[in-house]
Amino acid sequence: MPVADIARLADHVGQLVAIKGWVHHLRSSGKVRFMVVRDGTGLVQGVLVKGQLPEADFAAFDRLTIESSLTLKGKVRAEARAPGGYELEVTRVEPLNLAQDYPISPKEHGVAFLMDHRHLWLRSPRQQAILRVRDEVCRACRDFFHDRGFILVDTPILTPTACEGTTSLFETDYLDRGKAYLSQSGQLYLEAAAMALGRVYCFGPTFRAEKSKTRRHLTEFWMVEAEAAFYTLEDVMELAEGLVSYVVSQVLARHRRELETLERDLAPLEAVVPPFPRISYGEAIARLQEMGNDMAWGEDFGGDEETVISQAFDRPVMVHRYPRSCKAFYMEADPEAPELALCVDMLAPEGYGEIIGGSQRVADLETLLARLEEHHLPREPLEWYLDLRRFGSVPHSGFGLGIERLVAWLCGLKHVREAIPFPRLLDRLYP
RNA sequence: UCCCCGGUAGCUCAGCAGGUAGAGCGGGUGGCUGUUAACCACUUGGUCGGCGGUUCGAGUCCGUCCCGGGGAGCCA
Repeated sequence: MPVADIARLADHVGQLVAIKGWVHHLRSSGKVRFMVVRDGTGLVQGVLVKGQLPEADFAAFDRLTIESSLTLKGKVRAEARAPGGYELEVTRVEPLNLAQDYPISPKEHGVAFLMDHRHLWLRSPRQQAILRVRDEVCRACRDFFHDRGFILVDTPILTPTACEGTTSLFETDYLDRGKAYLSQSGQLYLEAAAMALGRVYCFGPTFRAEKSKTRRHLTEFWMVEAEAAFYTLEDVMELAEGLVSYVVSQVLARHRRELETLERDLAPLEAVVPPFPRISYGEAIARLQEMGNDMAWGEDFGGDEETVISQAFDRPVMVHRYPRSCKAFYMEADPEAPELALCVDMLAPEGYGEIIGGSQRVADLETLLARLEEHHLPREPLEWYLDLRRFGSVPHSGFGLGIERLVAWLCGLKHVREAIPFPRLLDRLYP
């Protein structure tokens, strides 16, 4: 007897199959009993009619509890009354493990309770749908870069020093050599790899010990970062736009069902096709001031400002050339306006905020040395990084994309904590 | 770190002006031959976050600490 995936039951109509899975739901109506079983690929209802299976198997139903594991055998039948359209006429019930009282019900639960039970919460249809979309997002990112000749280069997680600000570093003891820090970004290493391979990207976890309590922050999150030699800011904006529109198109093409489960409005996603609007920081400020916002030139946008800016467009908007004063040390100055950085942030629509940050990097050694001084960063641990400017320095650019923010936007989630299997937050390290 | 809101049954919550601790769901038992978060009946279930104070009497008022949620700053 073949073991069938529930998602493939249509291929087995009329056949006797085995399904290995977990009890999702139980109902009883006297001599007819129903159980909905899930196997990770989908849900199917099994029907037990007294007399049509061994008495012991029929009786086994009464001992089953929600989330008990079992093998269910029976004949597949198309059935309009069943959710999903197919049904199993059950001939055997073979329990494997009888679950204890399962804490999560289809009824309402609070956030704290669900987060404490994240390991079980993942089993719910909604969380499964999110994880499938996340899988697709990751796959699409890799395919996109691979197809464009970008080489995957894994950057280290344990690092001797900070990439960006020093305030948000997770510190750990590194054997007898003092302190090490969890990576906040693979960028600096990726720049080295770009000087070797030309076009490179990395995909991995990053860690920021920010005391941020918002719907957009995790202390551990996944980032895809790209870096390319000889790329300008304009090149990297085109790349970012291409990546995001490709990922959205792939999710739309392959995961309608999941988006439906999530009750995601598809119209805003279908609008996400190139070209994305590009506006400068200066234009953004002007627009904000026109709308009565009293933000002054030189300040960085807050969440409210990002929302206001992105609401003016029906697709992600790229805001470029921020004042250098509010950006990182490694960003190249705009030769036409040295107070501006050659950088770009991509703001997702619908109030989801920044999903990408990128820039052209400083290529000149003396300029970079001056920047380190300005930012009070120690030179010695970054000598290797300075070497990249000593040995065949070229203009180069890159960006980082936050996977959870992208997934949260695509799935229409209220908080990024649902966009990662086991979120790490300011006050949460369990489970 | 700061500002708001909250913590009562396994879960989601109600509990009025300080006066005997409640509901729905879940769990259990029984019933029902097509259920869809089934339904019906019965039933089980509490250190009211901790500590201290006011009071004849505190879930309720005050103080403090802990935990959680929402937001801010910073960022992806």
